[in-house]
Amino acid sequence: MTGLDMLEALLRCQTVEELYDSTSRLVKSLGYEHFIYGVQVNVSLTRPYQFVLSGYPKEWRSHYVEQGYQGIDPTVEHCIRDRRVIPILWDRKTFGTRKAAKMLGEAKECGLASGVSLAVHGGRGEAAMLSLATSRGSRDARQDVVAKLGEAQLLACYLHEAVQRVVLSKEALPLAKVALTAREQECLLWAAEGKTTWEISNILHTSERTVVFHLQNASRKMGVSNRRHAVVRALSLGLVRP
Amino acid sequence: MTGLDMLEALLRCQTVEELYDSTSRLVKSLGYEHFIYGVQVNVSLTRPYQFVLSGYPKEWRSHYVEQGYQGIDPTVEHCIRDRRVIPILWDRKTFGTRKAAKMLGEAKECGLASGVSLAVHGGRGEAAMLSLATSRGSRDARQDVVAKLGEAQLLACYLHEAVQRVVLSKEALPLAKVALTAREQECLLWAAEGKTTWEISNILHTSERTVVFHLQNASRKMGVSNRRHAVVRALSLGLVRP
DNA sequence: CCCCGACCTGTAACTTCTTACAGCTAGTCG
DNA sequence: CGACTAGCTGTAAGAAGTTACAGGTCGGGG
Repeated sequence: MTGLDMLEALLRCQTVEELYDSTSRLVKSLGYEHFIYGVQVNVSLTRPYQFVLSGYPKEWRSHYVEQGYQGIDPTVEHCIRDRRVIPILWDRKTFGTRKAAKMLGEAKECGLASGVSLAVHGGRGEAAMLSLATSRGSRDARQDVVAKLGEAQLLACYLHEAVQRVVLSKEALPLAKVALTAREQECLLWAAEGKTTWEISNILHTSERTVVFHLQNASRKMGVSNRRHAVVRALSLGLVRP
Repeated sequence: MTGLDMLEALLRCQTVEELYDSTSRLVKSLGYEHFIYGVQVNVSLTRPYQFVLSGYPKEWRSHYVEQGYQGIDPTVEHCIRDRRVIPILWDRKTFGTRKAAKMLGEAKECGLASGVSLAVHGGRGEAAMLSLATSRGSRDARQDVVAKLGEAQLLACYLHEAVQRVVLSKEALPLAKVALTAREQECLLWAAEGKTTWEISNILHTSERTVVFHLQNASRKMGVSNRRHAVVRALSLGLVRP
């Protein structure tokens, strides 16, 4: 059974290896053989941080990367680029284009006959997906996939939370620890709305110099060099809240 | 049963009324009596757009608002403010503070004895939550809640997708229709990284004047008055992608 | 052909932001 | 008390962004 206990065990993992083991167990208990979880965080927009936890056959992983399939994979398109929130089943409709159909055929040969991809989005703009697959290709397998879609989605949510704790909070979002004062947050919030120094000083009933001071401090804390970068980073790190 | 068909019917809804009816049916089929879905989108950071689809007893809704419970509700804290992605069960641990416990007691009197809140986050920074509740307060009820957690989470995802289509795309994100040219997006992306006009012009192998031109056009299209606001809005609307 | 729209460029005046130097108050802690 | 910190304010020079005016190429469609 896939009880809540097993899911909560995920949250207690400390290392990537533990995460892998716990996830593998959960995936198997759902009747799948293979899984892959990937997440992308835009700490820097031009060079996003990515993390992958792969329980896929190595041959398929390497083939996938070699062929540049991440560019045409409809499940990646759905979950990451389009940022949809509902699951996407692996069927002929999903893999509708010629290239995608070819990819699905090759996946079958590596033991990924039927499966599903689940999207999870975090509050700091992380886009994540969990794909589950089995070598069983019959209609029964598809019915199984549908029947366990809910549990699979729940697994995706818990896994995302767990990865966030173990990996993202350390590697991708170290700056999230930066503590901004209330005043700094207020200034950033209004600056993000496009207000000028003079306007913010009126809104907060203070001097222009003070607004500049706070925005400077916030920029320094976050390691950025100007106001524009500061507001983007503060928002992406979730350091200010409306 | 809560088949995939019923969930997909959600996506075909055209009006808020249809959404309400479809959701009610799904909620009942999961064994719950009451539901409420709320979503918040930060088109403007200082005045976020909110939408609520309530299947809660009116007396509880009005009491909740009167008492300002949205400020202390631990489920709102969990799903919206902390932006967690895993469900939160309504139990004593969750409602640990004195105020929260009082709130839970009053909810019971209105027929909301046990329940769960599920978080969904969208790709444009929407924070949403779906709460499901029943008047059954026994241990059996709690076991039921846990057993159907997956299906409930799935419902939350589909409902969010449906609401996005019916409501958000029209009311909260009308500007998402704005089409930015490739060049405008590139300029915005680098501007969001804190690059100056001169730096962007080097990166894109063009003149400073052209960078200014593109950023001006982008600002005009999005109805904002400066570069900083343009960057924030483009990101929050998902108009630029890494 | 000419018109139109998308994209690109230059100059110049003006506004806003950034930074360095200097100093204030209020509260905490040894 | 005195040292220290957080928060706040002023001045001024230089860097960066904004706006208005003026003009260029290129391709598609009437």
